[in-house]
Amino acid sequence: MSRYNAAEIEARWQDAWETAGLFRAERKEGKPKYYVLEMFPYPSGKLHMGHVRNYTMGDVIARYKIATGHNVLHPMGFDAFGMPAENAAMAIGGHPKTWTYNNIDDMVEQMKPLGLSLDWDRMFATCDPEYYGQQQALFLDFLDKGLVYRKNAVVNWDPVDMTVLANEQVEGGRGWRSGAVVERKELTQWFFKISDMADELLGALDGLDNWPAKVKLMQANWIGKSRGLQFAFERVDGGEPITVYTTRPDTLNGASFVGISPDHPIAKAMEGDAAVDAFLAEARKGGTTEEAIETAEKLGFDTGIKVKHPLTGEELPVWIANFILMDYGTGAIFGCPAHDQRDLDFCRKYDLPVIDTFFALDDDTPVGKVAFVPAKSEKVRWVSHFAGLDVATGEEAINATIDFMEAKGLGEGVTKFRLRDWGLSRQRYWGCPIPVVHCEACGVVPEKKENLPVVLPDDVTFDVPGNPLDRHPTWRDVPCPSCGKAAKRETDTMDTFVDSSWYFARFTAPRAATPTNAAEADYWMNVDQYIGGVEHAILHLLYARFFARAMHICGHLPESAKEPFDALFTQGMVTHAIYKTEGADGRPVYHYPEEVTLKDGKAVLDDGRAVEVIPSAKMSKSKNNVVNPLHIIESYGADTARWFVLSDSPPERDVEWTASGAEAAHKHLGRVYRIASEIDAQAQGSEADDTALLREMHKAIHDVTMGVESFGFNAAIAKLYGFTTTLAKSNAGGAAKREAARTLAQLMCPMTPHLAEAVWEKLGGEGLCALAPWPVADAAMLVDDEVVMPIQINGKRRAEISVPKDMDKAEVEKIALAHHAVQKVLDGATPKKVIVVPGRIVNVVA
RNA sequence: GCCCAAGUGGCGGAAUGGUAGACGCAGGGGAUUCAAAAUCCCCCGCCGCGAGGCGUGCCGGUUCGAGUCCGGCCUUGGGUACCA
Repeated sequence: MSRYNAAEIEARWQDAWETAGLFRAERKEGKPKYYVLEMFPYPSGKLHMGHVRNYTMGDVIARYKIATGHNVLHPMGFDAFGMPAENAAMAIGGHPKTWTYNNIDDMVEQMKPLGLSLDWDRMFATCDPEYYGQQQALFLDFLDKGLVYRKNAVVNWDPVDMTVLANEQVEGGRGWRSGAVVERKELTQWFFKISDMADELLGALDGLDNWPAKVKLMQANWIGKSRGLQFAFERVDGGEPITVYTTRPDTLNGASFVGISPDHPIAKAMEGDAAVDAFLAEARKGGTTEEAIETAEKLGFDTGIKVKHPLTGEELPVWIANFILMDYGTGAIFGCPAHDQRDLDFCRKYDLPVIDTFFALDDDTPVGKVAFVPAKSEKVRWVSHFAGLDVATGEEAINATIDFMEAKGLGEGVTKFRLRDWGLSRQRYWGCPIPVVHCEACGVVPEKKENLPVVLPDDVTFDVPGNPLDRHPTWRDVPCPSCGKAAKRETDTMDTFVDSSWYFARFTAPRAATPTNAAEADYWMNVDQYIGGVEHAILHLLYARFFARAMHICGHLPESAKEPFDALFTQGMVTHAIYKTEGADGRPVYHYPEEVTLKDGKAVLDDGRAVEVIPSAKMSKSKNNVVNPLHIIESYGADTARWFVLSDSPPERDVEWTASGAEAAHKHLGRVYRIASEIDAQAQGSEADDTALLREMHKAIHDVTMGVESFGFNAAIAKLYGFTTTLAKSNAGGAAKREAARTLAQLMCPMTPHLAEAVWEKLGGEGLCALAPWPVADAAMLVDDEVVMPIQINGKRRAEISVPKDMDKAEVEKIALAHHAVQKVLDGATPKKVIVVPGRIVNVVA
């Protein structure tokens, strides 16, 4: 008897696939193509369980599609620009480029043993000049089509280090290195005009039938289409009227102040006045995140300016308020405290009036500390509505108000979107250089395409804060591409989201001399199945959808690829506890799980120091709470790791990584190997036993196929456990058992491809298991002749009966009512109602 | 704050509105063995001696029937536009 030796089997079959060139993708006519893609990794250097889970899922799909006769493209690359490389350079010295490419090499080494069906020939990293040079070409094309422009926008500014900080580098409103209170500062930056496509991006969500509803909902809310009223308040002092936008114009009678953003032109015009400057400085403290702004203490400053209410003529004060965003609407609002909690808090704080404009139908208590904000679809009673409404829903009132204001020529109904343009400028080194030159004479001049790629210089240091490109004269100072006079290169680089917004298209022709190749893109696009973490539900996926449209406009993708991902699956995250201690400088130090041991329920380091355990959270490189899957592969083999990550949890759910279970997975694979090895081909079995086994085989084919197609991998694996047990216990003959075991190998092949090949070969399967046509379930074999039907009495299960599967309802009802448990409860009475669901259940209502 | 999810035994989880707990882990018992490893078999939600009762985060609703649908909460997680 031979034993299951994973290391030997896996090396052998990986060689066999490599030799056969099984996963090299080429355009082929006559076979349907299938493009499966997992979100490519950031090269942190350590493969973690989340990666294994993600790529194994993609691999199951890819291998299943190969077995069902598809020409499959399954590529892999690296999202290689970004902050961690610069952080590493600052922390441990060295160069981001060296660090990144070393990590890529390490990760490829860690991925290859998994036996993934990847076309490694197509691999690239976004920090390859060949890739980002094409990205620069795309940028120039977008510029040409008016899809990119410059404007001012705020960034997190560290006033001590004098650098821009990423949101992640702001901790509790302070810079992570300097500890200084962060300020919001305006800079001129590049933007993609994604807002022009807001309506289209929203509308097209409807067509994405194979996307999770929750992702579409999140994107729809993010784009945030709303219809509201735009109108102007006349200033009492005769100055420029203040235009406001509101989605609740029906509450106009409840207005008690006009609020403007600290970045509003009126606020800016008041700069210079000491009190105003002091307030603006205060209002600009803190980070730029929506969360920071929304949860910050509400601050206001009375400008002294008065405006006239357009309907009542009443005078309202104009306040600068820190919670009003210049980016949304017009940067000015009217405050209606009775029906908006934020406005109410503000008015209570600054002692402004609160005016109820409507009440609940059955309650007319004036607003106190809690604003009355009913759903727009709810009917309310109006105190006095200028359009003459009494009882009406918010929606009706909004429409009536817009009509009323339009008729009077006081304002107009306007549709606005929450979605803002995508700021792509980053004041950092390790990113794709923005290919433009700033010339005093010519202004902003695009770099010539023949000069691309604009390559990052290698001779940079990270010993002082700030962007090294800013202080690199030989790279920065260049002649103007237009007039030839001395000029300066743009030293900002692109957001790394740009890199990941078109890599899927580049995979179709990764070495092309243009961003894409039309024939290849036509053939391979779209991505048939995209798989990745749900944390990318909004930004990455929205940006990629925008990019596909923009690339189509510039002729780089066909019309049909405007929605680049036909089907999307968002897997849950792999979470793990975070282990934290404090460094000598008081900053937190995060430890890898393998550095920590649990002793008497307490976590300690090797040197005995106690570690603070923070509850499970997304595995993250900045928190070091990642688990190295390599030791599972080393001790049990890749198939065990693959089987294990698929078996334990539904793929869309978060999974907390634990060590137990890998052992069990390995045992099971050994069992399959042994069962297959021990089948006696000559053994005779009864026809009944053969049929029983083959019936179970067809049920397994059916259930596993359904499971694979619907991402129910854990359920498919549970079925395979059951089928393995059935096979082990079966008294069927050798021929039937060999057929069943070969089918088992095929069904397991997407998940445990190496073991499947070994078993397949042992049982005389023809060629490679990976290429064997996927088995098809025989519908006739799926139904049993007898079914067990539970009997409920008043919805509670009391008994069960076994009846032929197609017995008619009346007959079933008769047998059920005759059952002694039913007789006992009925006690001679007639039941009120009997419900028979054929093949399912009987419910007697007594 | 706002948007989106999730919550079922000791644990991971299963369940087209139709027998709640499939399958696996852990645990308990047994077989095999000189012994062990490996393997195989049985038990395993809670309360109760039992009959039986109670059970899918909490409260309410729809239904012959709710883990599943609806309303309201609670908790946890993700996103919140410069982490990727």
